[in-house]
Amino acid sequence: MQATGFDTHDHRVCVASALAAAEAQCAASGARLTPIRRRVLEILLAEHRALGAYDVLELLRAEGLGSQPPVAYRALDFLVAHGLAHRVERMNAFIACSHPGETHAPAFLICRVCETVAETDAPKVATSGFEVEQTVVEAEGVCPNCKAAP
Amino acid sequence: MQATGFDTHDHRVCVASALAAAEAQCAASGARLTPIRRRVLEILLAEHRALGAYDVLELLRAEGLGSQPPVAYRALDFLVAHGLAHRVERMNAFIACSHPGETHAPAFLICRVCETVAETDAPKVATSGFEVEQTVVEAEGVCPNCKAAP
DNA sequence: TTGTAAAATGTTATAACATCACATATCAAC
DNA sequence: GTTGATATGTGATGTTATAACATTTTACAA
Repeated sequence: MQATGFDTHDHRVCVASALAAAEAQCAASGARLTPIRRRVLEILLAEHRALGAYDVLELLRAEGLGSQPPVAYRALDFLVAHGLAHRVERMNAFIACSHPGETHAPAFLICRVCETVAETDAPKVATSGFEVEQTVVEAEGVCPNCKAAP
Repeated sequence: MQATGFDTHDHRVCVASALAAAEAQCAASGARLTPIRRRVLEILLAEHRALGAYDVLELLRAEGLGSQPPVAYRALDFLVAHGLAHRVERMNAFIACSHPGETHAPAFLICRVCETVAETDAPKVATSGFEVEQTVVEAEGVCPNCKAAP
């Protein structure tokens, strides 16, 4: 799996295919991608950055889709529960999944300069006796683009 | 490095040696391990669990060592800055360092049953082109003890 | 087609986590 | 002792997240 986010790409295609994948996955599993949830996913997909729940809420509010925190948190929780978005613990923020559908233990590369967040695969956390159920792997640093053009 | 926390050990020795190491390190670097900072470190060392800033603050308050959030956050920030404690992002909480002095990219194994947190070594997060400065590696699951005795 | 249960959303309130800003006190070095 | 740097005291506020309960929408069976 290639780290997605730092490369240049056709972002319209990126968003469209992620949305299509999300719709397909929800249809297959019976999960309901309601207008609010879909819109929140679109908001997250718009950038390869992590957005706080209140950032998302502000956008929803501007569009008349909800004005109270639970509206944003419920939608975000739904997306996270269905693997369509991830929470970036380090930032208390959320980002659309770059590889929906695929199994994952995602890892995030967070550029402290441009705030772009790229998703990649988490290395196996070696443990003896400890049964790992979920992993948080996040690296903060400087992305190739920002390193090249400071 | 062995994961510290799940094993049985003489905790008094564990605390005493960590405190001694902290004092030695601060003396060497010129950092000031003031009474509040020292007490906060002791509080964290008391258990192999992560404590929230407000948990720490409550204890400080009971001892007359401070009553406002900044008191706890400042002490915790000092300890983290000097490698004497770590922040567990997943829990918005803090834990004493198990290996002070040694270089680290720590990883944490968080038992969701008993809440014990063990510190171990983070695997290298493989990246091409991304310059990693800091990593957050946290695994949640069930520890050997809780798996054995459910 | 309508009754009903489950799921989703609306809304108020509050909990939990964290920092700002500025005053005061303590410390270290001269 | 004066002074500048570091640490602490304190009130206010900012940010993130959830509890609790009312209402609406949906799916689906009767």
